[in-house]
Amino acid sequence: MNPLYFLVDCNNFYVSCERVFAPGLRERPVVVLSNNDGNVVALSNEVKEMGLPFGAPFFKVKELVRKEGVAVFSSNYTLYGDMSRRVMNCLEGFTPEMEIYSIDEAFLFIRGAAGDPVEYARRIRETVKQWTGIPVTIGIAPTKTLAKLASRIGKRDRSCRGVFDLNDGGRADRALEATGAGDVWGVGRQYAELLRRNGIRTARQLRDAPERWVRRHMTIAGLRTVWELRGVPCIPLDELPAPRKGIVSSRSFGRPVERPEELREAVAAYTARAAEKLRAQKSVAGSITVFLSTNRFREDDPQYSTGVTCRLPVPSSYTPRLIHVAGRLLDRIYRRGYRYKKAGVMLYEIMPEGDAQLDLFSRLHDTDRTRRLMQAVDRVNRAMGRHTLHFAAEGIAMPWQMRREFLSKRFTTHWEELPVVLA
DNA sequence: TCTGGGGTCCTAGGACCC
DNA sequence: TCTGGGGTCCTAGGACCC
Repeated sequence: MNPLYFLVDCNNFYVSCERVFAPGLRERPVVVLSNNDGNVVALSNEVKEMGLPFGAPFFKVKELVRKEGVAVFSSNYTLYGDMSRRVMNCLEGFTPEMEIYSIDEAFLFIRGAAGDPVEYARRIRETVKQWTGIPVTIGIAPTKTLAKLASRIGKRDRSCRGVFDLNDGGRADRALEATGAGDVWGVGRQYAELLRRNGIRTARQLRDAPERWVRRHMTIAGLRTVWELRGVPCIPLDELPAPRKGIVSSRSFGRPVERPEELREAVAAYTARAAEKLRAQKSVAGSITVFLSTNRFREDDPQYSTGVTCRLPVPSSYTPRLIHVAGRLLDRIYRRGYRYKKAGVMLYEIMPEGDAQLDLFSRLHDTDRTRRLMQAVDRVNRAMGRHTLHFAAEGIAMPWQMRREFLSKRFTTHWEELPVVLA
């Protein structure tokens, strides 16, 4: 048997996470909203069948959702993150070679000797379901692009019972024929339109497109996609994620914010969060950007959207230092008289802790002291919950925080919120 | 009243170097 | 009339992903 890629994709992941702890919702329509209860970002099959589109603004579909008796949840990333970790742990038992591709997807590289791949995939699927409660679909193919396609088809095709094998020439031809070029991994809206204008409508036509044309109009990345569709692996398994080159922390506010003190608190809170992510990968940042914007959907309001960057004299991950700099940047861009909707912080020029160039006046003793202080803060927050220790600059009341009107409990990570079973 | 939050990679062109 | 042949780095813009 040739080596194969399995793409394991959790079905309607956020919805499935909610259903694990609300069994009464298994047969009922369910949606999960984005941050700030903004858009619909996860739909159960029942809701998809109603024709509700992915990404619809919640306020526009609220009435329909109420009439149809759809259960609604705010995003609960604490829960989804932990459920994802459980699924991935389970998958790791099946192969040493695995890439966690997103919160709800993983590529498994299977080198044969596993007998019938379809049987093996079924066993994986049943194990994940039994151990975590999450249903998954598995696509099997000789390349990652084809495996993505296989799982996509598997989700629609009920008869395959959650495992779709594309590792078969005749079957692959038919599947590619029935798939739009724009549904191929790596082909987005712009390229789909370009392809359509050039008479390429199906994945099969893309597979058979002239290489020179693809190379010229879709760059080397497009050419890789074409080869992958032909069954030639070009996109390797990426087992250990590279450290981030940029870290962004931003949020829309739960309501418009005008007062500079509130903006200052929000920016401090986002900075603290970004710095925490930075330290988690043992890095420091050499530059920081603060940005602000008003609500672009309110066309009658005066609009203002801007950002400003500064380079730090010495790269740092020390939260108080970063909050201080972020505050100064905010002073430079803040303008009175606008209703702000969103703010954020970006950290760039990221490098490993030990690589940072100190200046003439830095003392190693100081950087060592601040690093140990931050480590202690991070340890406490990991053990006792995020925000157990935080900085006064972040404020206490946080009136600008996002809306999460339909939030479920953090069933798997907080003692006070464990599910209770009555027997 | 209400519209998310993260990331990556590729290319072209210009400045500059020897 | 004839004006080399490599490089690197940076930035902006455009594409993509979940």
